[in-house]
Amino acid sequence: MAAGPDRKPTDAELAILRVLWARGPSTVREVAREMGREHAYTTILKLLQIMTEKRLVRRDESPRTHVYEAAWTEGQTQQQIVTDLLERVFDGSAAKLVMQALATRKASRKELDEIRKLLDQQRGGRK
Amino acid sequence: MAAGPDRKPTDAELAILRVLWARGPSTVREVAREMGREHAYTTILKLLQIMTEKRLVRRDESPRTHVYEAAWTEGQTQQQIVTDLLERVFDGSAAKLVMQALATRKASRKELDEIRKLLDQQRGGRK
DNA sequence: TGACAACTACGAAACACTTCGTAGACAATG
DNA sequence: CATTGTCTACGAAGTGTTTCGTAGTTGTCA
Repeated sequence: MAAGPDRKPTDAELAILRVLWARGPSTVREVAREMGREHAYTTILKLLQIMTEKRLVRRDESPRTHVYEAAWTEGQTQQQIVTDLLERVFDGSAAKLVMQALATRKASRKELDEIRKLLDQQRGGRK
Repeated sequence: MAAGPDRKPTDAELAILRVLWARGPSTVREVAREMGREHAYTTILKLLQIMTEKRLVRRDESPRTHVYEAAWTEGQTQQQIVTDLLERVFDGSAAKLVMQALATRKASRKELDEIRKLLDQQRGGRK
């Protein structure tokens, strides 16, 4: 079984992960460019180094330019975050979280149908 | 319109808020007792003082023993956290968050029905 | 009143997070 | 070959979080 990351990602780390998920394996420069000019190059580099230690990303140590890749998929990370959030904020009740989410942002018709379908599946498994 | 809290609560702050939501207005001692013996009395006190500055709690400064009260309801706080989470992790898509939540923990039959009802309401407002 | 108990305030330490400058290695270019 | 550019590594500062000891105040009670 695969062990999880050492810690959950911080806000700055999450911003970087979003770039890696969108772009796939990337160099520091590519990530930096994607994130605009709000951060110095070395800031991104340092964060990626720390994220490597935390096992949030893997890096291909090519001789000159390293290539970084998210160690966990976006879905896995969302899962970890939701699991943590359920415990810390929603008493472990997925229903409460779902209802807050739906109350916060309206979903599109198509999304609502998707959710409904998922609901039906769960209902099926439950008498 | 009421302004939000200065920052979103940290993990330790959230643990305290959970006690305040469950117990209602409480003294430091009551909160400390509720949280077991994992924290020194003064740790809780200090956190509550900081939370007062951040406007996460209000305190009744009775002459001898202060009484603290959550400044925001559990629902309001959950709302703030979910809003933040949607932006940071789910591309603003409530549907993605909902589906991760449902995939994480099975909800009870009754909860599923509640969710379904909410879904119907949203569908009503959306042709 | 003197000792004790309970309370707040404060300061400081330990740690995590975020930022970026500087240094050193190395390749490319004129 | 010297200069310039790009890369990694490292250190350190500034801020926020979490922890708790110590000091000082006040109320209680024998």
